[in-house]
Amino acid sequence: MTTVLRMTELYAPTLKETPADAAIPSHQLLLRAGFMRKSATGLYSYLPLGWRVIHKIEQIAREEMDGIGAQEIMMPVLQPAELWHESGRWDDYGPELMRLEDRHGVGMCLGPTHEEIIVDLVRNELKSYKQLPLTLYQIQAKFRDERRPRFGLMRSREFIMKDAYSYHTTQESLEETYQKMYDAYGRYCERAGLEYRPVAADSGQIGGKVTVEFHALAESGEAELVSCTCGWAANSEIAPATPAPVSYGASAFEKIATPGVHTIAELAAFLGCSEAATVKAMVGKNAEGTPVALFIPGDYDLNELKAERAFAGFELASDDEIEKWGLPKGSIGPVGLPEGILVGADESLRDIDGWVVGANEEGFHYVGAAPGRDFEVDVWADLCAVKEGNACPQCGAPLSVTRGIEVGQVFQLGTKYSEVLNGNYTDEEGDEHPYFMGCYGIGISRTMAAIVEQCNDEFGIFWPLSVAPAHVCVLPLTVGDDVVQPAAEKVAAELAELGLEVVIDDRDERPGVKFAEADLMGWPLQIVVGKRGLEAGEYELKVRRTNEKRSMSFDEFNEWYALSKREPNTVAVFFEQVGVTR
RNA sequence: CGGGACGUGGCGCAGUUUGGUAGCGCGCUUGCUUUGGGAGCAAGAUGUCGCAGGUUCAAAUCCUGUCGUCCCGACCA
Repeated sequence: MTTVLRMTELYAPTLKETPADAAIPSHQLLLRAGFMRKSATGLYSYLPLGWRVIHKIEQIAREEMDGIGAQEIMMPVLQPAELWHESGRWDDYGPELMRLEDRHGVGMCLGPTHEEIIVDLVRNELKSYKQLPLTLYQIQAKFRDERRPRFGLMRSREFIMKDAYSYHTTQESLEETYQKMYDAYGRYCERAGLEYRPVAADSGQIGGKVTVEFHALAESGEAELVSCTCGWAANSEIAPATPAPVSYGASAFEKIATPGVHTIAELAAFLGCSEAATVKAMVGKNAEGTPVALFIPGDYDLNELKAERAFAGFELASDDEIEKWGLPKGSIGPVGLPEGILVGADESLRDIDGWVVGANEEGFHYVGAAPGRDFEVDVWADLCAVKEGNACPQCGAPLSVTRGIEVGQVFQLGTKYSEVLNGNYTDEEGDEHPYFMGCYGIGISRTMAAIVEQCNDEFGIFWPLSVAPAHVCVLPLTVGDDVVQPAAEKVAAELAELGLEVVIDDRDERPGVKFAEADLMGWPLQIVVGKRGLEAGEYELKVRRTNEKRSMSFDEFNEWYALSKREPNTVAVFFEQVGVTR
């Protein structure tokens, strides 16, 4: 039997006013409702209510992992630098890795992820094909020294993550587990009450090729997603763009004076053509520091991740660098570029024989410049950022753009880590091979924020039943009397007896305060017990998600209570009946 | 790391331009009244104005430095 939480005892200090340094709903409401407090930038303490929610979310993740045969372990947060040197990531990971030394001067770091530790954990004992496949996971705090922590739990320096790692003898076995994980992640999102979408993604720091991100759909999401009605969806970072540039006509090749023109908009206006008929220049440098000039249709933006794929280590140049290379910003073009500059151009421009481009001379542009005739392109590639309405790569229909919060990601790592870290097993023939690995992460604390982003209104939070800090809040409108409070206590006790998590607002507060705070904290169901209702022989129920109210007569309640004592499933049926369906 | 802004009781803010010894709302404590959507009246408590230097008869206010915080960008699971 669950005990009844009492508001008189609960440490959940609320804020009437929105904290000045919180910008998005989840951050504001988790602070206001007393679920957490900030300790420093990107570092938060969870208060009792927030911690209850975290536990619920963790438990969903745990059940889904256990359900597909993964085994829970716990690895250290503090890790030896030695292992990171071995994998090469001590240098590769960059300043995001929280580094420190112990008293003997031995290098350590706070784990941002656990590939190194877990390979080390198993490499001496996971030696036979007979022991594979194997999946291990943990739920634990991770540390990343984010360049710019922001939005509360959305991007913090310490956060709670579920991370799982799988080991296999073959790619097929890896794919099988990967698929199970994929399915489990979908169930996780659903059970957490999220509206979500799996999308194709870039593998970034972690490495590997096949990867999918699970995003909770939300306006405040940091990621841009593109999707199609056919089911195809991707993070816009990797989505192919399909610009439709317009030719100016190669026969018009001519250098013309364009005084005062510096931007694409000005250029198009000056010439009286569409921006799609102009070509935008973006200048950067590759890993060796060689200048790279990129050309894309004027009505599109550069996708830097794509540029990095075409030119390893690409990054945009500073104004100083551009000047140093002798390029006039605002008038850069491929015709007559200084020696030694690499030229990249967007695929879509390949068949365009009349480009409108800068003349590399302040105040002059070329029109009708033709690739192959007037200039050469070293690399043709997809370089543009995808736009709403671009063609779906799968079916050709127009793509739509939404925003998302990344709550999870699944990777097929292959043998990347097992090779460098010497994680080998022996096969039936007695030969050694590195194992195939997969890794799978869920942001537990970020999930809590994502839920609030989706489940809030002008009054506060409305938690999905599955993760709410308690299922129902009983609100006696007066306390200390011998009618209302005893009646409320009885209802609360009976509900708790049925296995519900119940909180009772037994504070000597005015009704308005109790209503406002119950709404703010987001209990899925409120049961109001007041003199008025008692006289009419009924309780009042309010479903927080919809803010719909209805009354329930004592008879109705007693009947349901009696039924529920015999048949536990009645609790679920009850919630469905009163309208708490998720 | 670049750009911008901000640090004044627990929270939200005014006061800084033009230096004169700190104020408002909420919250907190006590009393009375009130009691179905963040109550009213009264009385109280709480601040080395982020910190350190400097200028000055005098600094929340001006100057320098420093630390912290937020937003945009770059970057990142």
